[in-house]
Amino acid sequence: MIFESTRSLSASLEDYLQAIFWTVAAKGAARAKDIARQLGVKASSVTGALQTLAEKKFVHYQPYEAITLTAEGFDEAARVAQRHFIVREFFVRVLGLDEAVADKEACRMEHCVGDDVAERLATLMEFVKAHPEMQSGVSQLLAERDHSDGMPASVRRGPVTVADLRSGQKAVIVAVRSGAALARRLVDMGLGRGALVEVEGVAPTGDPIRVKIRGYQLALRRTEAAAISVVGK
Amino acid sequence: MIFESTRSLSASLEDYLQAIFWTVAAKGAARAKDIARQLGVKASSVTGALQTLAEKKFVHYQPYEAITLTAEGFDEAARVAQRHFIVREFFVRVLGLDEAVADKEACRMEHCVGDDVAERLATLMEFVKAHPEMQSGVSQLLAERDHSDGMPASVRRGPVTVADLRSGQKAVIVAVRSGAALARRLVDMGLGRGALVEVEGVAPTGDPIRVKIRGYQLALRRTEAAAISVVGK
DNA sequence: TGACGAAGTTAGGCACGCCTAATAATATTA
DNA sequence: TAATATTATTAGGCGTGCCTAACTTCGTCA
Repeated sequence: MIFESTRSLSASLEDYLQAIFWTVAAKGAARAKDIARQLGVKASSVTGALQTLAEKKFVHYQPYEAITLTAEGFDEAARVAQRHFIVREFFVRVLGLDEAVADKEACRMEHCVGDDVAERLATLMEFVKAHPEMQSGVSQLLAERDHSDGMPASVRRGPVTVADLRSGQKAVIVAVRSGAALARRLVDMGLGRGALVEVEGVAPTGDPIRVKIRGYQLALRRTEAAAISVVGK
Repeated sequence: MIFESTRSLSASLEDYLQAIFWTVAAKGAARAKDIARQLGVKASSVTGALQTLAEKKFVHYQPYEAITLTAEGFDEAARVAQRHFIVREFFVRVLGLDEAVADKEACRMEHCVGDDVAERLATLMEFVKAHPEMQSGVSQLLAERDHSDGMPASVRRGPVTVADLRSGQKAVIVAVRSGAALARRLVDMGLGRGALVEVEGVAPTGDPIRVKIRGYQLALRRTEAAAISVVGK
């Protein structure tokens, strides 16, 4: 892993802590067996994880005895669980994702979402709850997009085009809608898939968009810009 | 790592692919040196990663020669970059996060967000762009919450209370607002931090909330429920 | 009490992903 | 062209986190 984890625990240890947290809440204490079953690992892996968690003072652990959380362990586990919950609720209530899918996605996200993002997501959800018209507007737009069709994402037109970029942003071209007059113009310049575009300026009305591609300066009309699917940086 | 990665590449290899993607876009080809500098790793680590990526047919790699992406490598890199971009834009434009912070968070998220979530986020952003009143409403609420104050998240009242739960959901109590008459009632029952609550039913008006705690059945008024900070499951 | 089975632990192996140190290939410059 | 500097590769080591296999501890029941 390259990205610096500002967290005190690895994703894996967070998972162990979660399993202990929920088991302790339900039964008063956790046994290695429970944890192994929940996480789908062997008992020996649990022992190893418990030793590490005990070293870090997150669990009370004596060999062969039931496991409980320390105060710090409880706090840490609660933070992770909170992130999981907020992310899942956001997926379900705002993005309209299926419950089961949302929960699985949240299992991955709980390890990488920062607390600041989680809090802001919670605030956003509060806003959405207070404004149901927005909720319905979003779900309508989602339905139009028909996310559940069988088409692979790579076939559908990408969600980002040059028209979505802000001044100063860079992007890589992934497709140019064929048939557009622009397509020929760009191809004539030897451009296309893989080329880097840089937005130099956008007029206040959003219409002429000045871009730089491979040293060339171009002015694109909004409709032309919207025909160029890109991946932004 | 316990959570099953449905991805074809590890987070680490995705990072290498990203570095190659942007370098190739800017300069036509990448050298190991560039990649090492961008990712903050040693050259020998780059060689190892390149060999793995070449095995998986994501890069064209011959020892001592410049590196380019295969068609599959380009597609994969573009997908990751797209996720990064959409997540960052969401953080900045909807959650009002600082650009630099958003970018760093997105670096972590790009590896765990599913394509379905990314697409839905893009759709949500489209909606927000078309409804600026929502944008401003959210930022106002965010400002009220004052996310930038110095208080640690653990001190502020948690964002989720029993009143936020839906029927059937479970949660763990993390705090009961002192002063509430309910606090005594719960403490008398031996409850508090760490106890499991289960919502059995919510009246249509949302007012009496029936919950089960440690076998006891309770009916809570909405104001009481809102005094119990929990972590939902 | 002593034997048995379940639960838990230790020891050792493997894959990943980073590192350092030594070596090899390529570029640059005299 | 030869010496040197830069860049890249190999070899071997270390931490993490999983595994299997062998062993220990604990609780139960005859």
